[in-house]
Amino acid sequence: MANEATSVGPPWFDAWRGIIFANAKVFREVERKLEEHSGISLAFLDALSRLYDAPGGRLRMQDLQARSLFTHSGMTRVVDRIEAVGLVRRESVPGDRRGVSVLITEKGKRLYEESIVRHQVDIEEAFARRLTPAQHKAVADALSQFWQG
Amino acid sequence: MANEATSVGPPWFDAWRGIIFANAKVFREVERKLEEHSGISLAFLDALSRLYDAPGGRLRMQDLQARSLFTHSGMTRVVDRIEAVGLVRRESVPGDRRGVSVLITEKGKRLYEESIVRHQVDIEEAFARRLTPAQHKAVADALSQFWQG
DNA sequence: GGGCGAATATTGTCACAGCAAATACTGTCC
DNA sequence: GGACAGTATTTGCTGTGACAATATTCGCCC
Repeated sequence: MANEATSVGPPWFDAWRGIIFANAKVFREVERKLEEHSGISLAFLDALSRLYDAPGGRLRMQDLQARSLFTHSGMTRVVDRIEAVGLVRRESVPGDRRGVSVLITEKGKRLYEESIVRHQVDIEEAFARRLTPAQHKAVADALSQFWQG
Repeated sequence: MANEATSVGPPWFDAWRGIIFANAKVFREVERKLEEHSGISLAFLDALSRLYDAPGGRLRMQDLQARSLFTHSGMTRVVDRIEAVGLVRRESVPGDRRGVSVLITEKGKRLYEESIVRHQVDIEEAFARRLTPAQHKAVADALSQFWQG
């Protein structure tokens, strides 16, 4: 009647399905909480994080793009919105008038420092707490190749 | 200078980051390929899959929603679009005039059978091939809790 | 059997990601 | 030194997911 093969699937199927569901569920939950307690989206927090960690709190658009999950065109708009609420500021790049660098403001730093702490608690509740330390390591080892390089 | 703590992060951080990136990268790549060779989105394939495996090739909207990654409101529109290209058909539920059940058409079955084979190859290339069998199992074991229940 | 809260599905509206085209500038080739 | 290919970023457009509000029907309770 139904298709047994697709119900059970190849040996890697459960791994893939686990990733999809874990991502979807945890992502949705922590984003909702982040919005609640800090008033920003995960895209904002992600960008702020890259800038906060960058030397001088400053990064060019293309570097910001390369480090994030958003594509090329997406980043322009993300920065538009973060800039509109005063968490970052655009500056021209000396020596290359095509370039734009993005600088995190003091307000942005303060917000980042506050929200990242709560955000980590959120991820711990929605994700980390449900796995053993050995499982954390196993998953990290298996998947690190996807963000390294 | 930069914040060491957030660069390195808590012990589970790499596991979580791995999930996000693996999901984003693999998802994007296989969706692009699916669109190319079969002309449908992953949302379509997912819905077709649930219907194909359901007894009678038929499922109520709410059951379809519950089994998918898309929320409530999304499913109405997904079915709208799949129906528009003739892969599924809406039917009224006998005995409950609020209800709508969705039925996969012959055309839908054929397309599903063809595209799922290619899709599995795509996932194998983008994901499965990069992990060892032991890693598949480890990831599946750690993350199965997110889709079971 | 009429009223009322719950369930089912759809629709309105908004925000945002993705892609391609446009814009602005750089460096180089001849 | 002017044309031209390449680079950096933005903008226009479209599709689609999220959420709230709506319409319709059901089950129940009195």
